[in-house]
Amino acid sequence: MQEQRAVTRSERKEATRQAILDAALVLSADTGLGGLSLRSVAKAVGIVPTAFYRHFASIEELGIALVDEAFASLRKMLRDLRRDMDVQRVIDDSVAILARNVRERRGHFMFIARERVGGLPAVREAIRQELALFERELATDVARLPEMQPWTTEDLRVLANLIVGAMVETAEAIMTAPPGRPDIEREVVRTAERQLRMVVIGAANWQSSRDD
Amino acid sequence: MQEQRAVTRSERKEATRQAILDAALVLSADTGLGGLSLRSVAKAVGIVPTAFYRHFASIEELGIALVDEAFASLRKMLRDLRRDMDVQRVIDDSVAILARNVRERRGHFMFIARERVGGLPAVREAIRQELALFERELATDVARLPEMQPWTTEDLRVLANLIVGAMVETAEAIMTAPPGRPDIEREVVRTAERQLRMVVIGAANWQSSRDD
DNA sequence: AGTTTCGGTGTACGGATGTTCACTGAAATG
DNA sequence: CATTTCAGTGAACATCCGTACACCGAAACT
Repeated sequence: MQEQRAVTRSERKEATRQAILDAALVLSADTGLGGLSLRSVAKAVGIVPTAFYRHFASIEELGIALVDEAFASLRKMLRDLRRDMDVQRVIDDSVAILARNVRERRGHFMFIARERVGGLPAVREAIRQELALFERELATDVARLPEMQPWTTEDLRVLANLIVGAMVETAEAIMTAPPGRPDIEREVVRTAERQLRMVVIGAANWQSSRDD
Repeated sequence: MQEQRAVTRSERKEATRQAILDAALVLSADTGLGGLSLRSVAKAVGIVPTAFYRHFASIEELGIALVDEAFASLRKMLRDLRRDMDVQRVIDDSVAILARNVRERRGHFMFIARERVGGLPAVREAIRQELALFERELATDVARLPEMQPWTTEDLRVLANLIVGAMVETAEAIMTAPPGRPDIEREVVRTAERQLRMVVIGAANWQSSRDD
């Protein structure tokens, strides 16, 4: 019965590396990355503590790997967002896409939100850089919309910063709600939609009032 | 020379209690409250570890006391903000007051921002409740402005939530900048002012567009 | 003046943690 | 087939942690 499965050594290594990342994501939800012990991760994965060092030199290095992994999925989200850049429906769609992604990758979002402000210094810095990059990408995407042509790059930067901030806050709000309560989440989503609408309308009017 | 100074026992107790709170605020900046050890606090204060229990039953209880202390100063800020509720200058003044308070009570703001998302569950919950209360107070204050009369209470809540969120984010941004750089802080303040202006103008227009 | 209260002391303990080191055995290499 | 590579093992260690316990001495109380 035993099909010949060619499990190479590097495949095995990658598998336990991923298992470490997954376990760390779950365990750090309770304690934060800083309060996460190398031994508890090893126990959860099913390896001996010292084997951890075959994959990461420290918990901090593990954290940076988790930042990379989390922002890889965030970038997928930005691709979805970029696809339907319709000015009429962009707000509702964006919030919906954000909500869906938070729901599906709750662990990653919780990790980023938590370590962004409270994490180990190196991890915190890595997140800030990724978030700043994310913000710049969003700004250039928005700049392509025809009605944004008169905007200065500085104003676009401010707007992108505001939108990313609102995203982070909305993600935090969704995360705060218990996982199995779609009604609460829907309320958060509705609030976020209204707020983003306030922001966009305000930006447009403030902009036009500056033109004259 | 030795003036008769009547240091009562309760005064002494209160003094070391305050010393514990101060030390905890400083030390938790590195590790977070969760990573703060009872022993390190005791050492910083100059008492023996077990003496800690004369004041707090646990680090968690210490954390909740710190939340109370931090929001006491936050409430003072709201009182300042309430004093000059002038519609023309409210945004610039609010941001200025926020910036000044963040500068003067940096430790408290850092503590709140950090533990709000990453802290021990009980501390996190205490912060959420205080922040929600703060938001409601702000909503009723804003509701008193004459031009806000047509607004529904629900819309006021959404607006207050947005403003508090922006405040938290701005405080985080100021904190992220190194303490001795007034130029960076001024840039953050300018960005925050523009963003709040976007929000308020947007809110007004969206509101009026709903009236008709 | 005698007694109680109570913040702070000092010792001691069991348990968890990060890291070291020498090792094993199977996959990879040649 | 002989050799090398390397993810994972297991014991040992020094260190830090929270907490229990008996104790002290001066302020507070009666």
